[in-house]
Amino acid sequence: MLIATWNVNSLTARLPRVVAWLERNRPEVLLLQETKLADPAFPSAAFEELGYDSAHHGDGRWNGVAVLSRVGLSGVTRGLATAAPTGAAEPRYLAANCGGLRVASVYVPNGREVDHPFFHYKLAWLQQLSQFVQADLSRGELVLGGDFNVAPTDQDVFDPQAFLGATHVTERERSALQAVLNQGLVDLALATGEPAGFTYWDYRQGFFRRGLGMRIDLLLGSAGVAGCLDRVFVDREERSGQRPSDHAPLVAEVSWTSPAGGAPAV
DNA sequence: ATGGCTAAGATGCTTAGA
Repeated sequence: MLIATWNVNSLTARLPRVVAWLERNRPEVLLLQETKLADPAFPSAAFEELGYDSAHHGDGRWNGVAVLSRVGLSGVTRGLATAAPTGAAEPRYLAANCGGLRVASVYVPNGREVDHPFFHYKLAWLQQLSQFVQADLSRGELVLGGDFNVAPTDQDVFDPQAFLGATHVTERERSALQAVLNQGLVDLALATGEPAGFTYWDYRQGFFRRGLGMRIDLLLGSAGVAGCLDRVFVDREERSGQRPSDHAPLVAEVSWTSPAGGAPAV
């Protein structure tokens, strides 16, 4: 079973690449972030033609998350409720039951600047995510995937010196991410003995060509998922060529089979 | 690396990303 996560930085701009990628790789589950679409504009018919059920949570110009699945899709939850500094909640979380697993597509707030109101929103959002994870884990196996906007360690940025004073690398953000993991999740990209590497490279100044990236997109799996993990890789080819996203897909292959008796995990 | 990129709304600019 292939489970992938991809921040597409506008699904409208990236739809041809996403469709081609699905045709080539045929993942069972694809988690998308930054669709930048309102729900009525989500191209569910294009995915249905490829054999994928889908669910989307978006409200327009910013954010937007989706789950695509060709192993069933039910029990959709949209969230989280944490209010942004604007006063409104944002569409950054969508969970569903797919193939006997609970899966969730997450797009953690950026934070903008350390101690900016959006930085505190980011920390509060991660704290609420921990609660959602705790609830989901009590009901079955879980894969949480997405753009976490946190580099878990200094090894996850191209040069720690370049990030002094910046968001994504602070102790507070890393602790908030660790609290999510501490609910009982494993960082799958690190679990195979061959770390998967960077997932994001800035568009500017040839960062991708120069290897100047960050590992901020993660797939986090519960123990039962981590126990049947075969491999994890970043599809860096998707960061090159015409009109790429600034993120590449992160893909996990697991030897997962639904629980005996066909009972849903959640 | 203090932003020489991209996307999108309604635009000859702003906001946002990280």
